[in-house]
Amino acid sequence: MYTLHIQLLTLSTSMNMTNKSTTQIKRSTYRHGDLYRALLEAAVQLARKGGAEAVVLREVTRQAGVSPNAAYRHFADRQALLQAVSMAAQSALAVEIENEINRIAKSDDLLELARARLRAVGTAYLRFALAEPGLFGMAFSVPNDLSNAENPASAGDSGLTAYQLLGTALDMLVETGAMTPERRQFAEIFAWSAVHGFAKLMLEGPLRSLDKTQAEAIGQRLIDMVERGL
Amino acid sequence: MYTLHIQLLTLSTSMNMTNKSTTQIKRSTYRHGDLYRALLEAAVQLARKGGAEAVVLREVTRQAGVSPNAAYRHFADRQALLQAVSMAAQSALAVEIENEINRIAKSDDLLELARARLRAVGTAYLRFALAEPGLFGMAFSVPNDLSNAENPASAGDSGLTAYQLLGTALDMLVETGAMTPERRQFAEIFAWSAVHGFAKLMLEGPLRSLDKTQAEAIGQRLIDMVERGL
DNA sequence: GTGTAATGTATACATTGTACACATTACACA
DNA sequence: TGTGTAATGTGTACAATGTATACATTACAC
Repeated sequence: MYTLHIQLLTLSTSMNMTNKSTTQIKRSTYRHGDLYRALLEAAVQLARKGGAEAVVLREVTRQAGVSPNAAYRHFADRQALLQAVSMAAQSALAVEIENEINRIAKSDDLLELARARLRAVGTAYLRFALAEPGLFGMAFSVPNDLSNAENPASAGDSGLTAYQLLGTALDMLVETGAMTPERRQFAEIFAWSAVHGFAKLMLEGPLRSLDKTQAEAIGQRLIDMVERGL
Repeated sequence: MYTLHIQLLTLSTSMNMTNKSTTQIKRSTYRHGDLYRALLEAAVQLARKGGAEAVVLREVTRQAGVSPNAAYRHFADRQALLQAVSMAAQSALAVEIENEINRIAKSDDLLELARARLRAVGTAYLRFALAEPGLFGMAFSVPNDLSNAENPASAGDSGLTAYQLLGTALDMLVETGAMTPERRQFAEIFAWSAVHGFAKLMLEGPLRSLDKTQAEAIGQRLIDMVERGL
């Protein structure tokens, strides 16, 4: 089981500017050598540009310079490929959140730190959604339940998944007394729902005409609401 | 421009129990008579069972007993058909919300009424999502911005859309002094995001394994959070 | 050195959205 | 009342897609 993490995202979007011609690499050997990875990388790039529907098996194999059916040696079917992309997307999101958390200014005020941490998770979540709409759309849509949200394969560099990073922020709020233990239950779901819904409404919903700066401002106010209401 | 409203939903899911054989109605006349409606109804039924991806043009025309290309006399392309289904879905959702609002017990306490109204919108939204996942998934996914959220064609029996019904609830909160005018701005988006996100996470996300009763309980607590945080 | 499992290819099929040319008919206007 | 025209439905065709099945090539274990 490979994990790709963020390098997929820092990869330049496309080597060739011609949007049509697919990067088809000829090879001399019969074996490809690293086809699983090649397929997954191609799939991720397609997903970045056009979301799940852009991940078409034949195009992926084309880009890997391989016959269509070769994919079936590495993925049971298209769904399985999408699932792999989904995990890569979750992983990339987790890294984004970690980065945001690491940007928090040092402080002795634990309460302040806890609050900042919660905001960091939400802010990074929304930023990722806006920056990588294609990947974001696949992160939590493919068949994929909560057990996966604790799967190290979908985690970031710290080994924690986005869901777990959110959980630790909430735990800190409880520790500092800012949140009662009763309120802690299901708190992940409440916070997550808010930012997730906003992201979805913006990316594929009626809020799609919001421009980026507006979106960020409203996003912050949304997080305000969550902070007050949790 | 036809509008279908709720009767589509009260229609029994399927006349024939055989899941395979599509209901193909033979007709003697060359003209169908009401093909637009027939296509839209078939599309809605397919959407109910399998969401947008289940709305395949050829199957829709099959069920209407007509050749595939006949659809192009009434819809520019598949997207246009999906758009029509989306509006029907929005309309059905609006009706669901209206019904919930009408169930609110009479009271002289305006604040209580306002709060109940907001909760009714959220509760009905979530109930609709759970009861009609296929339609719900299409309501706010197809290309479709906020201007549509005020389009009478996607409204309920009262002539108001779901978005507008939410707006009136928020207005009442301001009138009763429970919400400051500053907080009123974008409040639709905040409340909407929360329930929408929860619904999405449940229907096609990692929360899909939640059972219905659990989902309802958590949904109510989510609405609690919104109420506090708005 | 050889056989076997892993990996890639060739061919084929059903299905889909949709373009284009043609057939049928309702209805407006003479 | 007849007729022409626009609206509506059909037939045929094409490029794509996911994937099944049979076959080809090669790495590697013994």
